[in-house]
Amino acid sequence: MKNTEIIEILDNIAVLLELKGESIFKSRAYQKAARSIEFLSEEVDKLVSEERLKEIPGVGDAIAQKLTELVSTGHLDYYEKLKAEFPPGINILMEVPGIGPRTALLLTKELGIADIDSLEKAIENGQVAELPRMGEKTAQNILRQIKAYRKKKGEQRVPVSTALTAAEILMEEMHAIAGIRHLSPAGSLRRFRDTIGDIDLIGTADNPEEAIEAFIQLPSINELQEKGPTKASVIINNGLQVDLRLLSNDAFGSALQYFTGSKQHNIELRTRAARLGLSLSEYGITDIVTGQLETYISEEAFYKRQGLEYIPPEIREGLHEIELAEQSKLPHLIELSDIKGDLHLHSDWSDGAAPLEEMIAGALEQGYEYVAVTDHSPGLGIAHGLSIDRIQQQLQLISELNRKYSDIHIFSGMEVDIRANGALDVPDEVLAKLDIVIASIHSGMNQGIDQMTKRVISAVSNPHVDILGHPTGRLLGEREAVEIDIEAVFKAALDHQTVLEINATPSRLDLKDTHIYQARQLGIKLVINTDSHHPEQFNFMRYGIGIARRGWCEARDILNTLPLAKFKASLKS
DNA sequence: GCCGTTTTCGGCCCGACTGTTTTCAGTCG
Repeated sequence: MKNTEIIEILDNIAVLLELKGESIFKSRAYQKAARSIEFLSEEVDKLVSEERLKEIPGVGDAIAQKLTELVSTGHLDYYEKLKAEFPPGINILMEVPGIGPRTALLLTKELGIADIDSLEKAIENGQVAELPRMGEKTAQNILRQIKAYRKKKGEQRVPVSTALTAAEILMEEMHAIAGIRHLSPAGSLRRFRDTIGDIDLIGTADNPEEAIEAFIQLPSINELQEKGPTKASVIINNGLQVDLRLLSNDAFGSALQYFTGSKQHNIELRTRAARLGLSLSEYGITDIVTGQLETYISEEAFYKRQGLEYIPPEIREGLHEIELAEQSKLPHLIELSDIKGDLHLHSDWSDGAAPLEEMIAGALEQGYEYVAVTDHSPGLGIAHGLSIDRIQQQLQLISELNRKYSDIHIFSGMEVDIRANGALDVPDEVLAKLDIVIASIHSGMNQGIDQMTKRVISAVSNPHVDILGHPTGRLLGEREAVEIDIEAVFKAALDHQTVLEINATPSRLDLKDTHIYQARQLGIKLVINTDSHHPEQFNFMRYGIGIARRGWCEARDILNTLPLAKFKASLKS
């Protein structure tokens, strides 16, 4: 059984336990186990057979037993029985914002509601408002949330790049508000998750209440959801929800930390702080004995007070970052300035939007030492893939450009298509003439897992292939990743010294964070490429860096941080 | 259900906002 299926079942159990009214901590235990498995670099199947399940943080006797049953029989009695206690679909109700387990259960018990359509009807005929602790206003709020939920369904989360751009525009507008001092994205946006549900902004102001009033008047803001003296929730023009929280100036460090999360990270941080006699909140750190509150303007000082190294936002996921921070053993995460070159670009020789020389100029502007030209192979007719003849011509042009530009080395290359049968689109003797070969899948994405895995491994095993491009083929919000045995691909990459790409194109971010984490643990070499089709797109590198940091990458894990000579030496051929 | 500088039981992060209540439950992050 795949880890993703196991994660889904554990998460479902957590929801059902909440519905059942079981201890919230029991539910949380299942969630924690699910999150741990998400970051696991091994299959749960394997851990079961080796009796190593309890090495997973958050897995104790009870969950280990359930995982064993699940993996060996494909079935979990406990889960099936739990599911049978509720009308199927009741968890759908909880997807509506404002409906939690108590309300969902109330609706089901009192009115027999287990789907959104019946809920809507029950609100309209007044039944919901009559329930205990409900009222007309609550009922109407739920109705409003249902409408928003339907409108947004399917496109609820946006790529991190979309959210980041929107947040930057909004923050620019906010600089005009008097008295706002610090301002930063927080939440999943600051942690750089690949997709974002809503934007959290955290700031400080001389007079938060006045600043909130000014904020809700800004041109970007379309609809007010709720507001109080220190916070406001709004919908901005592109449909995204923004939650703003403003505090007094001296609390910025603690507030930024608090609202950056993740939830799991904060729970672990607070539990640990309590053992030290400290209580954490957005306002600072309170000594439990004296009741004295200390405030922190910087996050660094906030962590330091707890005896911890500064933990970068991207790895605050409750994995084992706090333990490592305690021992000053956190990785030194890669930064944008570490990147020395970009190895995946397209010019107007294939489907790029700019002449080759303009792309080179763009790379120079980034300050890169080297760049690889990787137009498409012939099979990709739709992208004007290069014929063998044109490959020869381009090779000549590249050697001319190398003579012309002394500040940057231009590698010849190609993004060669992996055909449905696993063969490459260009003969080996031609590939042998190129410095860098990226192999990627662009068609036949719906093959079964076995065929797809074989196909990709066959490309990865080719001695001329240096890099596997956008390995899983996902497009955020548009197309799921192909079905592939990623661990088998990892093994092949390791065996054949093939590099895996972290594609930084905002809609791709492929490999994703957890895969990057696993690949890195296995010692697989990675590169971060923008796949630029225009000189401006070299700026996509920041997204690749963000996702690589979420995968705990240091500069040494990423080959294109190497200076030119060392990078050359690291290539296969 | 997990876990241990409170170690095999008794804890488990903390606060804002809303709407319903006369002091708080539910939800969210």
